[in-house]
Amino acid sequence: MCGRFVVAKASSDLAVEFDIDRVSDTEFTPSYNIAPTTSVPVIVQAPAPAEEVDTYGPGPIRRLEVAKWGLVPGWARDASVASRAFNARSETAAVKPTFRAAVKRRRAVIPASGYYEWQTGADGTKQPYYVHPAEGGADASLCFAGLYEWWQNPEGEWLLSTTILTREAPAGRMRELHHRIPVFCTAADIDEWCDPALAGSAELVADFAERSLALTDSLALRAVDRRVGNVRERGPELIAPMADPA
DNA sequence: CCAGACGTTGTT
DNA sequence: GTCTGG
DNA sequence: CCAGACGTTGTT
DNA sequence: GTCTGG
Repeated sequence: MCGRFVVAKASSDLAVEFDIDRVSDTEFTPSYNIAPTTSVPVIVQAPAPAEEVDTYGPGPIRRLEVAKWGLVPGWARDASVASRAFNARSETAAVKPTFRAAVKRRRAVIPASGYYEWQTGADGTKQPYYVHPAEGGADASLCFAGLYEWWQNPEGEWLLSTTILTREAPAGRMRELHHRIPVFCTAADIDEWCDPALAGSAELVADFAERSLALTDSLALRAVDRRVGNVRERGPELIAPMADPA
């Protein structure tokens, strides 16, 4: 699954990597320990305002926004549902009340340097692992396929929120680590996944979940220090390979 | 009809 | 055990 | 996701 | 908002 992840780049670097047309005023600053309900960068595509078609062309423009990690559907009474909607099952998202409207019209991509999984040992201790693109990918980010929503609080303020899709892990290393994994897409797939003119369906989600498997093969993982469990730790040392016990 | 839920994970 | 905060 | 709290009263 | 349970 995906319940904690790393974005080592700031908004400006993500804007370059992902060919963003517009960056939100709210900056994202790098974090090596992003937890549910906190702020994450999210890539969305929306039609350009009519007066800006000359600048951007007739297609959708690509924006980098900062969102609360945990989807808050438009009809929610309060934003607390976010804490239980930071992942959406790709198998069912198209029909679940919380996610289906977003599947149709508000699909997004969350860029990430990597993410964490924990394995609980027989003695109950939790060993964290860092999952990331295998060497050779240089500086490239992963793309999590996700959804987003706008929600207005009683005071009329708008909140942007997002969730990451998951699927069953394929047999192999990743499944030994955990039975659920995020749905990934390639940078080249962002236009299609986030196309606001394309009505999302269960079939579209299933197609991307299937295509995601090709990317899973190119992941590497390593054990890291247990300090990552504490959300107040946010530095790059969290992804350092664990020192060998002498 | 109204009231209440709407979710994922893991674990047993 | 279960909820909240990050 | 994990870590940490989980309570009341009164006093400063 | 929309579905389910009563």
